Amino acid sequence: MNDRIIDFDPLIEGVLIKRYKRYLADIALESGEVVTAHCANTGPMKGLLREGAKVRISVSTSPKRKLPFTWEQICVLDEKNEEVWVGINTLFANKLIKKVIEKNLLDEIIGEIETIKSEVPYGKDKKSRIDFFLTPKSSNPDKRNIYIEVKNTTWIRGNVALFPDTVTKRGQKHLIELKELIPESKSVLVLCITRKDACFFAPGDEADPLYGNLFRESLSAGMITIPCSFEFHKDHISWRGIKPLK
DNA sequence: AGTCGACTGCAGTGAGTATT
DNA sequence: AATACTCACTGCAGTCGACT
Repeated sequence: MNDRIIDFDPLIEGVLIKRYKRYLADIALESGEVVTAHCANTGPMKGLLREGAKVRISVSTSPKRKLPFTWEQICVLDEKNEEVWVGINTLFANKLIKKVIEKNLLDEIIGEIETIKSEVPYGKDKKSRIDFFLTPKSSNPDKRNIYIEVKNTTWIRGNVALFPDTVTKRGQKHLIELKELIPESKSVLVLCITRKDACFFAPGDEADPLYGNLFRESLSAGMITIPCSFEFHKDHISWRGIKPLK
């Protein structure tokens, strides 16, 4: 299984000098030029950040942006000391999962889909936004709507991908809200594992024990969890399938 | 009526600061 | 000491007015 999900212009390679202010990173390009890139991942990026690591960045032509460069991937070594490229752009995860849904790769679990809407208000006072709101095909015997929350997962221990990698109040809130949607709707947590070396997924109890407890509560209440694994390349991303829970 | 661009507000996270 | 707020920046959805 090695389907191409998304193709893009080849990314620019460089070396990480430093990450600072959570959303900025200085990167040395092969030409020697040092640029500041936007880091669309404000988490701690546990196990990824290493000065001198190879990184890949994209270039935007949008005149609105202060920083044309966006940090997309970082290279780390796996258990066998082999290079693994990890996607760190959390905004990209949603695009990726949308493609996966559109390609019907989750149909076996969530059923056939009629419509997809992004960023739909839901929960208490409609103050939260769900990443995807899906309606089932009329031929589907299960008429329930489907709420999907996407989490970008980059932390790994051995071959087990873990989320979260830090205490996340918002993540906890999302789990509670997903649980409250059951049984009127189907609620689905999709883990977007942006590295190829993960064989399993488990909640990151060590980083956020409360999240781990809420995760198991939501799971036993009927929440569906779909850990999706991807392999990141310089000019495309390929599908590595759905991984089991551990 | 439909399309387009400009604009607004929200989400994401944690360090630092202000307030209780 | 604990809690609440602000800030940093981008991308997206939604709204509104101007225009075809």
